[in-house]
Amino acid sequence: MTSATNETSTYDFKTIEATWLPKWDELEVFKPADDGTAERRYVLDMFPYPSGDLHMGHAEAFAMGDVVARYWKLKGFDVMHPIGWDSFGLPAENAAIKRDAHPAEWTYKNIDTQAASFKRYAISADWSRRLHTSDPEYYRWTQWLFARFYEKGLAYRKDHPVNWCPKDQTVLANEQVVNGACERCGTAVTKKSLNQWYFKITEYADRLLEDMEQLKGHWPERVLLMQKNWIGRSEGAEVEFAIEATENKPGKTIPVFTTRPDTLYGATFMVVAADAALADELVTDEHRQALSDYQEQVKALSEIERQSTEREKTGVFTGRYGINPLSGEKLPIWAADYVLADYGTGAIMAVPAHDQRDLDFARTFDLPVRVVVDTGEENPGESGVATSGEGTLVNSGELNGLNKAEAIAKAIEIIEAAGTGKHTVNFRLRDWLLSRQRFWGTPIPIIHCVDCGEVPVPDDQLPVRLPDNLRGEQLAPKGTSPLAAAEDWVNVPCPRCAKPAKRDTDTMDTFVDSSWYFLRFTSPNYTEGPFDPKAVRDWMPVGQYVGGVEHAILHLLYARFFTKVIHDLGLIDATEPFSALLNQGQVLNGGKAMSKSLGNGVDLGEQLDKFGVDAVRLTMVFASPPEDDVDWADVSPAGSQKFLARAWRIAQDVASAPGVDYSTGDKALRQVIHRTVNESAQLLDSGKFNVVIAKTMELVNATRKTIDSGAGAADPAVREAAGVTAQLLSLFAPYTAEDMWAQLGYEASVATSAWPEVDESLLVDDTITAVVQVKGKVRARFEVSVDISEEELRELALADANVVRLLDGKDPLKVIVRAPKLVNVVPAP
RNA sequence: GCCCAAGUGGCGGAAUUGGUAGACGCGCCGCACUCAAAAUGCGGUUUCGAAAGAAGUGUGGGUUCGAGUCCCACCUUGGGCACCA
Repeated sequence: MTSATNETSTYDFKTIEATWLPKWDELEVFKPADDGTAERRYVLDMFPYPSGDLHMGHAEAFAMGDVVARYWKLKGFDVMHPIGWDSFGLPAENAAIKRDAHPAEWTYKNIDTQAASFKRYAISADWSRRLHTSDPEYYRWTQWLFARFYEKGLAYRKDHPVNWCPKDQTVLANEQVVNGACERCGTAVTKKSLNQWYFKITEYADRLLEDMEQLKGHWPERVLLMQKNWIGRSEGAEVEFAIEATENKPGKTIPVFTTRPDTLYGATFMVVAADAALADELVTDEHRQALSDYQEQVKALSEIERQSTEREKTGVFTGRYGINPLSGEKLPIWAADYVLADYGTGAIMAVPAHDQRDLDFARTFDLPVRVVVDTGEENPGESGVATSGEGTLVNSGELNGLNKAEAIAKAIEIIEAAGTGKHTVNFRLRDWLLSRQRFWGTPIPIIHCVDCGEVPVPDDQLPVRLPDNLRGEQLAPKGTSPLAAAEDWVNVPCPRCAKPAKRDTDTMDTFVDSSWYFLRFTSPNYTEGPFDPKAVRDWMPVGQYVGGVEHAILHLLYARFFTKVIHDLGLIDATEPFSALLNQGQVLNGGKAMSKSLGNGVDLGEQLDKFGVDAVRLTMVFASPPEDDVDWADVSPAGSQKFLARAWRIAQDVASAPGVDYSTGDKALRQVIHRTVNESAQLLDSGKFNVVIAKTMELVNATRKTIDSGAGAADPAVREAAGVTAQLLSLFAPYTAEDMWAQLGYEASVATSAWPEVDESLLVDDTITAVVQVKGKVRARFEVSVDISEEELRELALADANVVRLLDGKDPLKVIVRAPKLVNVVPAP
C-alpha cells in the first residue's frame, strides 16, 4: 500500500503523479509479452516531429491513442504501442544555421524534452522500441529500401521544371505549394528545371485506389474520398493525331487523352500546354517569337492568377496542323496555358461545343464550333454554354444516331481497329518527387560515376552517413544541396570501377522516413534488414492508427505505397499498413487554431501544472467525439479535476475488504455497474470515448448515492463499483485510477487488470417504463412488467385517464402497440 | 464551380439507428454543512405559461401510427479538389 493514500488525505494530483510515474517505469507495464499466448494488437500514434516540447495538439492525439491501447490491454490483447520520432527535417536545419550548430544537437535535445513530457503524460508506450529516423541505425534501412526501389525501377531521375522557392532555395513538391506560395515561408514560388529523384507511385495508382475497398468502414469516409480524388482516375481514350510536316519540320504523331472520344468529330482545333517541351518542338519559325513572348507572359503570372477560372482564355497559334483520325479534318494547333503540361499528355483535342473551356477559347479566337451531340439544348456556338450531357450523336459519320455511351464504345472500337488510339485510364496522381537539396535528411545512396553512371552504394557500405563536420552557415542552401560543400564526403571511388566519382548530394523527403517506420517498430533493433520478417508477420498491420487529418493524403498515401512495394519485394505479407484509422480533431482556442500570430496559444505544461495530467487528458477526451475539434475555451479542466476527486473519494470510502462476494451486494447499484461495463465496451469499440466518460460519471453518482443514502460504504457492490470505476478511468486518467486501485488493496497495475465480466442477469430489468403516445406525443407513462403482453399493454394504455380525456369518448382509429415499451394511439379525426 | 461532412438548450455535447429529445458535464440558481468562506453533499435549470397546457432538433415540403434520425429542395458553416481534357 502506498503512503499517498490514507483515510484523511484529500485528492492531490501532484502526489499521485509523483507516486506512480516511477513505479510504472519499474514495472515495464506496457512492454508486450510478444510470446503468442494472447492475440497481438498494434496501436500506433503518428510519431511526432521534435519541434520543441509537446503542445496541446499532441496532448489530444496521444490521449485518444492511449484510450485504445489501454482498452485493448484490459481486454486481454497483447498490445504493442510504440513511440518514436520523425526527427529529420527543415526546422532542425534552420535552428542549426541560426545557432552555428549541428542539427542533431537541437533535434536530440528536443526529443529528450518530449520524451520526458510523454512519460509525465503517462502514455502507455513501450519505451524499449523507441526509434528516431535520424539515427544511422534507422536511415541505413531507409537507404537500403531506396536501393530496392531503384533496382525495381521505381526510383528514377528526370529533368523537370519544378516548383522552386527562391527564399528557401529549395524544390517544393506540388503539395507543398499553397496558393502559389511556399508552404513554409510564403514566398511566391517560381519554376526551375532540375534533375530530380522520383518514386514511381503512379505505377501503383490503380492498386492504391482498389485497395481502399478493404479500408471502407475502418477509415474515415472523408479520408478515403480525399485519397480517391487525389489519385483522380478517369477513363477515356488516348487518340493519336498525325501532325502534318512543314518544309523544315518532319511530321509526327502526338497522343491526346480524352474522356469523350464520342465527340471526336466535334474537335475543331488542338491545344498543347504552352510550357511543355512539345510546344517548342512543334512551333514553326514564323510563330516562334510569338510563342516565347507568350511563355514569358505565362511565367510572369502568379499561380493564383493562373488558377483563376474567371480569367480570359489566352494562347498563340503554333503554325501547325493535326489530322483528326476519324474525320480526316485538318485542325490548327494552338499553345495555351489552360492545358496543363503535367496532366494527360500535355495536349488535347478541343471540342468547343461540348467542353466549356474549349468553347471559351474558341470564342476568344474565333474558332469554329461544331455540335456533334444533340442534347436538345441551345446551340453552344450561340449560347456560349457548352453542352456536356447526354444526347444523340450528329455530324459524326458512323457514330450518328448513337447515344453517348454507345458512341464512346464505338469510337474506341474504330480507333483501335485503325491503330490510331486505344482505351486508356488516366490519373491525376503524379510521381513522388523525393529529392531535397537539404542537409538534415537521409542521404540518397547513389554514386555518380563518369563511366558507370548512377551506381547504388552497395548494401554492405550502408549507411551513407551524414558528415558531422558541417555546422551553422555551411548548412545554408546555396542553390545546391549543402552536402556538396563537404568535399571529403562527396568525393569517393566508384564502387564499380574504382575511378573517382561523386556522391549524390540530395537527401530524401522526410515523408520517405515516415513511410515505413511502422514496420521498423516491430523489431527496432534488428540488424539483418529493415525489420524482422517474423515480427512483421506477428504484428502487422497496425490495428489502430491515430493522427491528424492533415495527413489524410500525403503521408497515408505514401505509407500505403511503400507497404505495397515492400509487399511486392516479397518482404511482407500485408498490402495495407493501417487497418483502422482515427483522425482526432484539433485543439482550438476561442474558435481558432492556436497560433503565435493570434496569441491564443495555450501552454500544455502550464495546464498540466495547474490541473494535473489526468484532468487535462480527461478533458480532451470528454469534450467531444474524438474526430471533432476541441475548443479549449469551451471546456473545463477544473470540472474534470472535480470529477476525478469525486471518483477518488469513492475508493477512499470503500469499507469492505478485497475479496468480498459481490453477488451479495446492493442489486440496484450492481445493475448500474454491469450496464456501465456493457455499454462502455460497445461505446469504446465504436470510438465514442466521450460517452464512456459520461457513463463513468453516472456510475460514480450512483455509487455516491449508495454510500450516503443507501446500502452504505460497506456494501460489497460499493467495492465492485469503485474497482470498475478505477478500471474505466484508467483509460483516461491513469494516475487517479492507479491510486484508487491501490487504495482498494489491489496490486499494480490497474492497466494490466482484466476487463470486468458482465453478469448478463443484471442487464435485464423486471419492469420498464412504458410510454403512451397520442398522435405521436407522449401523454402518459407507467411501469409495466417487461413481459407484458401486447393486449394487456393496450388495455392499460386505453384505460389511462389522460388518454381517455384526449380521446374524448371516441374510439381510437388505430392503436399501435410495441410491448413493453410503447403504445401509440391514433384518435379518430 | 465540383465533391464531401455537419447544423440539437446560455455552452461542450447525448439519443439503443424510425419509438420518452436534451443523458453526462460546464455555467447559472437554490438548499444543507459553516461564525463565515472554501471544499463537499443535495436539488433545480429547452422555451413560452402562474398553472393546465403548448411549442421545439438550420428553413420549407414529403413519407410514416410515429422523424433529430428516412426522402426532396433550400440556407449556413466547415473540409477537400480546382482550366484534370
